[in-house]
Amino acid sequence: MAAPDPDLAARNPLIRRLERITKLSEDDRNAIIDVSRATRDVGAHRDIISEGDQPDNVHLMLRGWAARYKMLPGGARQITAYLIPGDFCDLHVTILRKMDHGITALTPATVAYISREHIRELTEQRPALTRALWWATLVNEGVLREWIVSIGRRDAYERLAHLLCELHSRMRMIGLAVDETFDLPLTQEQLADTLGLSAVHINRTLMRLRREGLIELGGKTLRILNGAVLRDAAGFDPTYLHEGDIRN
Amino acid sequence: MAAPDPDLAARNPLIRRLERITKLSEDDRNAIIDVSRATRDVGAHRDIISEGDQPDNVHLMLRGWAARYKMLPGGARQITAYLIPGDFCDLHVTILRKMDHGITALTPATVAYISREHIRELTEQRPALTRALWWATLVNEGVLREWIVSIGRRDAYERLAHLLCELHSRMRMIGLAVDETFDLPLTQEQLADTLGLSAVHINRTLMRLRREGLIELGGKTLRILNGAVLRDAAGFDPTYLHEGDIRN
DNA sequence: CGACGCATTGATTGGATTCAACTAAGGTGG
DNA sequence: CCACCTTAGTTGAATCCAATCAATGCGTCG
Repeated sequence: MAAPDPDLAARNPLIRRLERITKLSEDDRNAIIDVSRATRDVGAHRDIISEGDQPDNVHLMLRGWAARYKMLPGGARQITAYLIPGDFCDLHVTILRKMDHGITALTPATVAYISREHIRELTEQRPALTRALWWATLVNEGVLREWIVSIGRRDAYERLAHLLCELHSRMRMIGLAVDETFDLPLTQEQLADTLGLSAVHINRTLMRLRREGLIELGGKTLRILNGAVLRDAAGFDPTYLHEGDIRN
Repeated sequence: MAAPDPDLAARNPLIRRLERITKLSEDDRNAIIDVSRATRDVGAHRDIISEGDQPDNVHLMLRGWAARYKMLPGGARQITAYLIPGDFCDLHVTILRKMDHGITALTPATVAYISREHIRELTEQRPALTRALWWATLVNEGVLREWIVSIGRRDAYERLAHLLCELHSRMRMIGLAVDETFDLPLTQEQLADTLGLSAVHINRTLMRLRREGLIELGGKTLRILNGAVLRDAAGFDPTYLHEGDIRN
């Protein structure tokens, strides 16, 4: 735990993600590692942060899956984002006081917690890093827009196919998808609350994708059998993920 | 056009908006006015920026309405944001190369265009202003999330009511809503492409809101007759707009 | 092993779409 | 200045995609 460990950098999902799109200095990498030191484990189905909280720390996903969600008066739930390793849960609490939604762990997860002051230091002293974090924020915005397009104008089949394509791309970006296979620890109910559908209909649509030989899903693992057809069915154009698309 | 004109500041929608949530120095205000000097008029139904563009300038809405939209292969359209005076159209082009969506003027509009370099200068030299702009970005993200919730889990009636509440709040924030009345220059087709519905169904739902005495809409002007009931029907909780909710 | 969460499948219902016709309003050119 | 044409709004009827209700299978965990 003393000398700078190159493995530590390779294992950090945020570093992995940012280095795909920009060059980080040794110092930047170390700053990220430093900041990822204080961690907290969260069990599945537990909130990482709840709506209304006014947290003093920003949380960075290191392991596991989480979801941003909002509850409606009638009891309905809408998931508005999936958080995977390398994603910040709540960068906005550095500026906005109150959480206007909750974040819950979908699997056992590990998060780093970073004080607001620490984040502020970072953004003031490391312009390259700040720029990279800003890139990540903007990509997130693009994902939100694409979800609106999906829920608003694609039917159930296209929606589901599109989401699977997106998650595959994102998992690849952090090195968590080998070939066409990756961990997908979501229940059909969670998928339903993401795509604005019922769990029953997710089931039927999933069955159809299987029947057509496009995917294989079981034991929380997804394998894409025919990516070309899947992307085509979804109308998936990965431009909005801006992989490697940063301006310097 | 020589001496610093206090009216110029009062008339700038971005200044009006930011001063609701934070204090700007005289210098900050002047910087915004400076930057709003080079303007361009855009006719209704014309693109301000198109998908795939790699613009060198960032655009700031000064007058009129615009919409962020995405087209689908089948010809369907989804609007992902409304831009009103004080909103930036494309802050992301400072970091991301390519526009992954288009922006079109819904009414005759005036936009200021600001070079990327200029924006970068601004963000490097004016921390308070940068913070305020960041606040605006984060609020936008909150709006996107709320739209996902609407389209995903609210029915047509709630959706429409919610959108009207939101637009009312936003118009109030820039001083463009007096009491319960404001300009709403949207066609029913545009509302449909926003809420993921058909124009016909928007019409029926609008009729119902009228019949129930909640709104009065005609001649591109909306008047909210019964805000309490409308908000209740929508499940509208304005927290996500973070009015005045900045941390210092 | 009983209980509970998750997945699967059938039957029925319903909110929203589509198609279609018609009206009202606005803009343009002869 | 009005005939014409286009765009936006309104309304009815038929249809459909997805929701709801309901029942069953299956695995796993306390």
